[in-house]
Amino acid sequence: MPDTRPDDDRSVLSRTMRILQSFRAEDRGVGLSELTRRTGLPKATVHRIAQDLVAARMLAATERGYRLGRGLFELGMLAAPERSLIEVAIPFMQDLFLRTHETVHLGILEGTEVVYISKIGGHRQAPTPTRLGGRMPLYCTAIGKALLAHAPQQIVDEVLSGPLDRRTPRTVVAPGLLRGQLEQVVELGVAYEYEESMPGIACIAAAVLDANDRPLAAISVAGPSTRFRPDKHSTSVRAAAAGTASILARRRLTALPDEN
Amino acid sequence: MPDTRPDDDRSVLSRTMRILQSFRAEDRGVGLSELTRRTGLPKATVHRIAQDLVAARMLAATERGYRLGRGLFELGMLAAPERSLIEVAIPFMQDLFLRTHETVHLGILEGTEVVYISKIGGHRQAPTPTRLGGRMPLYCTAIGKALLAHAPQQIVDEVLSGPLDRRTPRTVVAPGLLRGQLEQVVELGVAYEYEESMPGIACIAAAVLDANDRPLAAISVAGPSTRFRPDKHSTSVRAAAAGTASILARRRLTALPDEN
DNA sequence: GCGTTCCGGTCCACTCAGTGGACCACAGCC
DNA sequence: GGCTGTGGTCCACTGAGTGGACCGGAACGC
Repeated sequence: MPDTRPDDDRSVLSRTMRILQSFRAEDRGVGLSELTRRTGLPKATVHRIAQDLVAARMLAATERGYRLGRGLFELGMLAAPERSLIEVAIPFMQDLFLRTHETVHLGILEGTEVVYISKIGGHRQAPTPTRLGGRMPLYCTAIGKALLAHAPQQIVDEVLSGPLDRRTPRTVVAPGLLRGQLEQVVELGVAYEYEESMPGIACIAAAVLDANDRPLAAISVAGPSTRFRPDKHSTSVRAAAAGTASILARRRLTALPDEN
Repeated sequence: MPDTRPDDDRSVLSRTMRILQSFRAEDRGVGLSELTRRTGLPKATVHRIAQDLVAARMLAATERGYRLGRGLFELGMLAAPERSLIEVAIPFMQDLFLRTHETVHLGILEGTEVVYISKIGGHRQAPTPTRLGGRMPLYCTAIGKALLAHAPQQIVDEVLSGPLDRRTPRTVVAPGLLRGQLEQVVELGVAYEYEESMPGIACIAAAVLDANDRPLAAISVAGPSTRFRPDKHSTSVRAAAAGTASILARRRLTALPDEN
């Protein structure tokens, strides 16, 4: 559904945002012309704004072109609730890693997707498709289902009525089946994924809830489906999520009203 | 020393940056008036830009006021070299944590300061003054000294000639003494800190170097000076740094020319 | 050699987005 | 009542931002 106001294309700020957001995770350096193409803005405009962004350390100019700058990284790290969430969760994620020696994720709900905000793992990590700061759909990941199961009805409906892409042969694309799974997640306190987002990966997750049972985040353990038995770790994962939640509660951090 | 160009106060972008950078780590929500005071900008201007930033998800409006938004966090996570650095370093930091059960840091050189880009630790962490995305001086931290010892002469001179604040009774504030320590760091491959940045904390760090011996980052282990013996872990810390460096080298990631 | 097509970067007259002083409504407080 | 703080809005003026046109160079094909 389109925004009521067509997002004011003409403001400097929205153009700036358009430039910043045109960067993708995979690119190492984006040239001026490429940025011009991606944003649809006049070349001179892109050039000028890019220069200003470089001066502000939000972009860095390299031989290969522009890339996102360290200033952006530092600012991003200052984003408050995420930071304290990470700091509180890390020791519990450590515990999980010690027990499993598999990849441990921390993710938050953002629209109809998960955003991964922390990830720890050893040298022999399963090749998970996740990146720090990256996104994945809710319906086909353990973290996603854990979050979705505790999310407001409105979001559940939106996800279930939206297109459910069959990412692997095992992806659950039947809304009814998915809804049943979500009920089970609430009942069990954990969510599972068996090769639903990527072949070869199995995963178990539990939600970190605030005092009002709203999901602040979710913690998961993922491993190769060949050797990793998710159900063996339900107690540990639940404990990690509950531990994180209780410390956050003690710090009186409630979920802030959804931004936007 | 003032900038040659007075940083173009009048551009929308620089005002925006001024607003974003006026946020501090400790504040949970900043009101409009407070922002106006911090930035020195007219209230109407701050208000308008803040609204735009909220629309762009760079700020979030709460009852308490504004705080940095999740969009900023996500963009920051996309900042490329830091992200791959973190991903490569994490397993080695894990190893260090398993051996020591103390707080493990990953930091990069930024001007004449360290910026901490990753931090893992258990439940009984030493009360380190570091935050993710936070900064500390180079001259009084183990990570700082490890970075400085391998930094270009120009930066070394700048730090040694600059004011060396005596942060604790043990802070090394004599430039000559510090220069000697830096030589030793290169020789030993590790840098030490004994309560130089904060009483009660001891720390050991090693630099992650690229193919040209430029410091990409440094890894440290910090613990309470009562029980933690930094010198017991020099081999492990060196190994973690060297391991990270060798994987980065294999990925052909060389240090990009300093931005700005 | 020459033409073509890409690139990053610059110029500068026009104009509309951004400005900011003045203003409003409200909530505490004395 | 008056005073002082807050968040938020209004709107006539103007200079910051715009962007089409333009460099100079590099890499191609012929």
